[in-house]
Amino acid sequence: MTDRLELAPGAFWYPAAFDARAQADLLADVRAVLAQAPLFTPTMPRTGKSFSVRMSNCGPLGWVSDGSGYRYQSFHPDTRQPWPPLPDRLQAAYARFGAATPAEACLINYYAPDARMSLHQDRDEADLTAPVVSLSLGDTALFRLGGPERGGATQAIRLASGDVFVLSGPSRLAFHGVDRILGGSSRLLQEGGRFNLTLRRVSCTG
DNA sequence: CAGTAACT
DNA sequence: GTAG
Repeated sequence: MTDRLELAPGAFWYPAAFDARAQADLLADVRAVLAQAPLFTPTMPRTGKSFSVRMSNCGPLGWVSDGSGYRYQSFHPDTRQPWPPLPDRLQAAYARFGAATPAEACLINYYAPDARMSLHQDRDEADLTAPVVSLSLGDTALFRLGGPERGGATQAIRLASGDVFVLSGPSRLAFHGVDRILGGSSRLLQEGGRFNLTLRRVSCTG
């Protein structure tokens, strides 16, 4: 196992968990998913404002946001097609970094160099006991980790390509976000920017 | 409030 | 400019 840093109880950072070859393999999986399920632009439930991050999903369920709210659903909001299957190596990564039950969703977030994600909790899953495992590919992100309450102390972490971050146990509902992307910090993506893959259990019956 | 911007 |  690679280095593991526990930044808060249940919040684990694994710097350089995936080497360059493994990152290229993961990226190939992402490209294949996106060929079937293109990136879409989510919007905020109340205001209709667009996210700066674009998204897609693979697995039986995918996270979406639109005028109706945040939810998991089985199909792409634009194409109405089912999400592509969750690739084996992503499922393996979910198990390797602590999950006891299979992932049902892999949310693919694409951050262009000017994209951000404000501080939030991942709380749309029925099963809040299973970890959320996140993989970074491409440009380094300035990630911000808070605690279980909005307004609590936060810390900034640089998540580089190949790093893994896990929110589990007492940190499963920790607030987190992306302050900014360091444009040009990686050459993994020819188009620049960053992919973040978050593997999740959604339903309780596993 | 998974948004953005303003303001210190 | 960055932190919050």
